Amino acid sequence: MDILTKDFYDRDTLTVARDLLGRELVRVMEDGTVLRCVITETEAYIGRLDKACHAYGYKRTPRTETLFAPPGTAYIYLIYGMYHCLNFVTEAEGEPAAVLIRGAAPAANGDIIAKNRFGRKLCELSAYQRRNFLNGPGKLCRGLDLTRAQNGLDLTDSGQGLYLCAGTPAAPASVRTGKRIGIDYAGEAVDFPWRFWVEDGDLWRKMAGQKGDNLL
DNA sequence: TTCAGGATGTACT
DNA sequence: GTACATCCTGAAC
Repeated sequence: MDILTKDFYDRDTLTVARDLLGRELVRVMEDGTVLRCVITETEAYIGRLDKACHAYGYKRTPRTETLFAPPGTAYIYLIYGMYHCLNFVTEAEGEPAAVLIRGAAPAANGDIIAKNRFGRKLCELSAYQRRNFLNGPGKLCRGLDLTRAQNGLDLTDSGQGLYLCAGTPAAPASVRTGKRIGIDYAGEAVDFPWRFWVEDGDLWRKMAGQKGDNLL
């Protein structure tokens, strides 16, 4: 297929973070169900110089070990005791850097994703639940059934349950840039404009046809 | 519509 | 013991 290869991830992290917008994230659950969604929001973390990165200053701990892995590896960790965050490792092996996936829109098997999120089908969700479907890193992992069990997976191997397809890259003009979320502790790095996203409306229209209420 | 507070467990000091 | 790349609920407006 058009699965993204190692070369895609083996680049400058900011470039990868931007280039991930509009790409298709594919998750194969334990039972074989294939979930697909389109990435709408990302953040870059670069250990070399970024106090917000878990591996700032090349700090190696059991948790951060995955960040030093080859590009195209999944880095998934537990946050606040009950949520998970999905990252893609970038740059050369030994350079601790990654892109956090903060948001996405469903593209296939939305009913299953909705069930993972709310225990109900897509058509049974409230407007509020639809509006806040996969617009956060914890929500995304919940919807795609991702936990630390998937930490370290090789994204370039379609057999490991998690990979990316080329999809339709976001037009540069539609990409927004801003400060990252939830890193107030990170000193000067707080102001780095390393968050990238595409407007909900654009994305939703592209995904679902005209309405936005007819997801799949 | 916005906002404060609580849930919850692991990693690291 | 403290902090944490979050999310949900319920109350106030």
